[in-house]
Amino acid sequence: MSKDTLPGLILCNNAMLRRAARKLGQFYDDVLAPSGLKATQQGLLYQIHIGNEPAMGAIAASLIMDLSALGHTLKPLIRDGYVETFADPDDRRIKRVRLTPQGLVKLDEAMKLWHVAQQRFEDVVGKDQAAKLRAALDDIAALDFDLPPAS
Amino acid sequence: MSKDTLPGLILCNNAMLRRAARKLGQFYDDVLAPSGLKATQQGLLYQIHIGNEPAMGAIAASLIMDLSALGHTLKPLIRDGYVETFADPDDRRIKRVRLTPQGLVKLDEAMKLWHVAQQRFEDVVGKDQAAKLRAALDDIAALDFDLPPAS
DNA sequence: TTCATTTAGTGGCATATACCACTATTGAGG
DNA sequence: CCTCAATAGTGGTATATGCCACTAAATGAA
Repeated sequence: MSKDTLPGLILCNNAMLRRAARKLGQFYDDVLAPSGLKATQQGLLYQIHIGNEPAMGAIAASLIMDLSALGHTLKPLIRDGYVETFADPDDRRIKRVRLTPQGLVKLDEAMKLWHVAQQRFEDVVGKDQAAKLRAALDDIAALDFDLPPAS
Repeated sequence: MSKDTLPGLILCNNAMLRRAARKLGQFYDDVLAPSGLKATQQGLLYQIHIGNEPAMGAIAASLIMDLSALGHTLKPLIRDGYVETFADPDDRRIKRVRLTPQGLVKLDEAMKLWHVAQQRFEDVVGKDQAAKLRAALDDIAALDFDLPPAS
């Protein structure tokens, strides 16, 4: 097969996923821009909000995100006063996270914009299609790629 | 609705997409690790390879990536000697990109690992399912979210 | 109790990715 | 030819995200 006829990235599951994520991220970010939050930040604030003062490890696990990555991502939100952390009194290794009052206000503001983006997306792709897509993505997130132990 | 019963991120198309992308990215990165390339880099090298000494803008457009982001992403690959750039003689604004011989060797090495990851993914989710997913992701990448002009 | 092990986070470093302001080059009018 | 608008990239800055080495705290075994 000559180089000119090699298939494109269309065959790579990972590349396609990242490409779609860039596209959709740009859209959600655009809509959320008036709030000053990125879509990732809005999602993180929401995840903290629905948790019961979740531990960092728990948040990271929910989001399938590296714990240290979560720590980094949290920093601007703490700096801006939207989030605060405190040690769990029963296990001081554990650091719990909660929204500040300003964080809650900001999340409310961002959620209104989120609804706009979400609605627009579903108008364009269809509500059913969107639900199917999310289910497929949730399945991927739940996959176990480990090879079964040879034992 | 009380905070405890609020739905999770499962409803957000963008959050689910990012989450799945993190998961799959970690998997492909793991498999590609022996090559020293990240999956994003392997994908970028491949995109350059199948292009005809593509211009940066053309690559960015294919990948739905910001042009400046592409410039940044290219730097480590240039530094490591896998990629080189040159001005288009007919339009000196345009910078074209090509693989070096070492880049081609490295891409070959990475593609072997990529096949392993790709195959493993398709073994787990099913070949059909994977193709459907890629098609859905390609559709998303092609969407136009602009509101139709009021005219 | 004491020590090795496991668990939870931190900090440093590197890549991924975006937006903005700026520069260089081209092209279209006048 | 000259100016002005559009096009293509660059560099700076900021967030997103991962890995690794390290620290602190809890836990289990001797």
